Amino acid sequence: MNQAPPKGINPESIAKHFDPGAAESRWSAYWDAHKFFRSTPDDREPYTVVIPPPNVTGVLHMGHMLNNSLQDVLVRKARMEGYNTCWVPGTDHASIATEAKVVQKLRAEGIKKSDLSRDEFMERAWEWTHEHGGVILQQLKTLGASCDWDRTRFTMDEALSEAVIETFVKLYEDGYIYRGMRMVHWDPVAQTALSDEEVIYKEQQGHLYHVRYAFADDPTSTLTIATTRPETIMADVAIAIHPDDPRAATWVGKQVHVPLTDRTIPVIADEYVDPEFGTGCLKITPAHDPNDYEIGQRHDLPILDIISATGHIVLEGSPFDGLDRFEARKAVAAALEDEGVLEKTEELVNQVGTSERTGVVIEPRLSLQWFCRMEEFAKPAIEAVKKGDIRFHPAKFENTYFHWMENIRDWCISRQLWWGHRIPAWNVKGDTESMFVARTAEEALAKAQASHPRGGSLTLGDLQQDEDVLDTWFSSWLWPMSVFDGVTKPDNEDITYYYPTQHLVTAPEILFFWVARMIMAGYYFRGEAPFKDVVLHGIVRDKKRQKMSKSLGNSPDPLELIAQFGADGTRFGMIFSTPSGNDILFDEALCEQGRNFANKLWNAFRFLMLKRPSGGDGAVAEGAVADGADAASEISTGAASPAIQLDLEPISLVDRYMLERLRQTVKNTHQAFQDARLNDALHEIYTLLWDDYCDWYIEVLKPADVEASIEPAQWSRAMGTFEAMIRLLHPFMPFITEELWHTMQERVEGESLTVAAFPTLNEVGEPSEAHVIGDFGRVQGLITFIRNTRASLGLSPKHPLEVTIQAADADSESFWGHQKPLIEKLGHECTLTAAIDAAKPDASRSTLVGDERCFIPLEGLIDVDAEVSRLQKEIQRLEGFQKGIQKKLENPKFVASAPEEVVAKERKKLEDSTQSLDAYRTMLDELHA
RNA sequence: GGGCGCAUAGCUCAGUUGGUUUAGAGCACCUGCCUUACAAGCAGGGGGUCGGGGGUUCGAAUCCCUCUGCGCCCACCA
Repeated sequence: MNQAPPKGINPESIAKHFDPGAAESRWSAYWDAHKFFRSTPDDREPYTVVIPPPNVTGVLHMGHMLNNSLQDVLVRKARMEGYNTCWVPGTDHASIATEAKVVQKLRAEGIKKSDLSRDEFMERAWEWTHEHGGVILQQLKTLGASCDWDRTRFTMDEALSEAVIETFVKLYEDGYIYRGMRMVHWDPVAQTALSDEEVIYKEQQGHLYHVRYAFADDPTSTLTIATTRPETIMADVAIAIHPDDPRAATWVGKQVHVPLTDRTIPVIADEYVDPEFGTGCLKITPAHDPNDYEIGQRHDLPILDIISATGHIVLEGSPFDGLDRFEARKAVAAALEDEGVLEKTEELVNQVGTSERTGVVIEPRLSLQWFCRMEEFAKPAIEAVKKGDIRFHPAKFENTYFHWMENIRDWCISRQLWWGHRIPAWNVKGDTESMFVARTAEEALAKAQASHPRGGSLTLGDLQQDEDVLDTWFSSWLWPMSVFDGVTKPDNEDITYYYPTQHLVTAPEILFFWVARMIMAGYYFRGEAPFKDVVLHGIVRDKKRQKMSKSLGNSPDPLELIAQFGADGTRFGMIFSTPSGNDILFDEALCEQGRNFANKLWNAFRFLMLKRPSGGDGAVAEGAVADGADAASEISTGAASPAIQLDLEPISLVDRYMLERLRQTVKNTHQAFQDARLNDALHEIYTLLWDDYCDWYIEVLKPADVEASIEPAQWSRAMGTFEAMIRLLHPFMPFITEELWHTMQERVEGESLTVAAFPTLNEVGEPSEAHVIGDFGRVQGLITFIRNTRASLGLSPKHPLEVTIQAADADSESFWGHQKPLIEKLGHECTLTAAIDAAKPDASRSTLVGDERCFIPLEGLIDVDAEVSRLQKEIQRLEGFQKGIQKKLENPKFVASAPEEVVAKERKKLEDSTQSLDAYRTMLDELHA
């Protein structure tokens, strides 16, 4: 069992800097040992998140860091709020990506994929998966991800594969899945069809070849077409021209001779042709271009296929036979040149589709593929977002979503790969037209025996399973259900308890691949959305806005970042600078800021521990904060210390200020979480801790006597506030907060901040004392003036000063009277006199604090001219300001049409500024005098 | 080509239904400090008129139009 740090820690032994390494491994082990992240259904309300499964053989990159940091924050907060929190981790088999890696590895061993049988290949792939699989999940633990590791799933686990098969069969039986000849995006290297989403269009410098075709009836007259792909000329079946093209009248219906062949083809009219582009004549090759294919269908043209699956020309007897498509392009162009039919070659920049995985140019190819009809699924999925059952953060992505969903196309789900879920369809050998979709071969056999002409004589040996596997996303779209076995056992305890999940955190890149499809699957199979909130974060880029990638080598190693700045510091860096939905421009300096913040926290704590009073029970009588502690108290190991308690009814100004700020922060933090603005939430807490707590509160708490500890009740309050802030921060920086929480007082084995209560307004109370912020603001204003006076005159921070305030009234006089000790402490070596009739000292620097005049005599130190111009500048500013207001108020239309309160506000502004102006003018006069 | 969105300090971003003293934060920058936790720190300071133009309005960074620049999504022209 892993132990919390030693009890009764000696404050003197607390290091000056926080050491993340040791703390992180200690607390990871502690959390693991106590199974704080384990979830099983119970009476509590569930809070569920499913991880976007990373590729099984992938390694952690910055995108994962961001994605999982955000999820962990949401999950940890929910856990602290008492939900039965379940974050399901897992990995994706990533069919194309993984198969490509395996093929690559085999190649390195001198083995071609084609040398292996399917079974042999699968064996190698599984070996690879077991060897590299799940490394990424281990890396996520380093980051602090609080997943229920016992629930780790893999999309090719037996149960999840079963879900995929079940889904396919059901969709086939319901009439959504069909097989058809389609023009698909073909990857000649991976030798598989790709979905639209897997094609990336890149701008490329190409050529537009102008080629003359001679008319069959009169070889002396020709027409000229323009093409970027001369190698497909041999597959031409027609020439198309726009029906409104003046040439159409004479040409349409005629035959032209196809260069380099002995074939003639017709000239046809089709509106698809753009008369403005190229020559206005388009050669039609239905086998090698999607648009040509459609035109071919419309005009009932034949299909000539001359390019193989590997991208080579197949044309027996032709000199081009066997050439690669790009070699063929050059060869054909040269041949056309020789024939004298190549009129000219133009430079042309065009968009070329490339494979997301292999990067090669896509070849449009006709092939038999499996498709899934999507239109009907889209309807409830659109509705869900429109009604707000599913919310996108930020909401701007809803537009993109609607646009795609309203124009959804059928999904090509088959892939010509081996690594993945094999399509559960069998045909009778020798009869490729037959097709039996079933869960198992046996079931398929039964179906075949029932309906195939060969009937009962068929055996398993007569059946042959479809060679293709399913698109990876065909398993991913079931993920929120399949991780709970909700597809195969729709009524099991887990799925009914955990589904629907809460937040889905992912990148907008896969909004269509994954998010939209999960929504559709969710409604189709369970009639319910798979999640309620979709949090979309940006891409991690470098400072030059380039996407971080292995190939660019601009991505830091996440594990090294963690080693250098700590998991907490790294998480902070990622989250703090991620405006929701925008890309993050990553810089190590961000993690450094995180580490610094962790250290700041550590030292605030160290201060409190060094100043911890010995003994006491926290019930010591109230004392003025600034009075300091009485005797130098001893800090001894194991001594009883005051209770750590959040005081909700503090007396002193600074304590009330701190409490009010805590309340505001709790409120704002909850609001930010509502809107999934995690960076804002962290910002709030950061400011509270650093600015309010460290820079002001702790400064006030410092006992006058250097050796003294803090008065027990005060210490109790201070630590109580600190503890509440640590709880607020824990979801963001889990390790250091857990470390502090255990060190501040004795905790029982098994206690953990991970399951402590996240602060709520119910606990700390609504912000209710705005005036306290204002009052403390006056103190801050005065202190700043004192510091500024010294700094601007180059005086030592301890140069003695006498500060005089001409109090506006008796209340104010009494206010400053109360705050005198505070001012004199924070002001260092200064004395404060505040009275209604306070006399103005000679040769002094002056300012307004609120609306009261304040003086600091600086005989011989100030430059009167500089003071004069300082005051004049301020007077000018105020005059300009007043001018604007007066202009408004003198405008009858403004007074007439603006709401009364706005006018009143302007009048008040004028009044206040007049007062200030008068005060400054008086100060200026006095300076001259 | 169609759609969506963005242009606010050197950088990254806030700025809620147009009206809290002529715009805020973090980082960076400049100056001075090893001051009873923290130099991974403390204190102080400079810096923008809200991309350009026009309009609506008593009043616009905030609404409308337009121009310019940028980003994203979809479709993809041979």
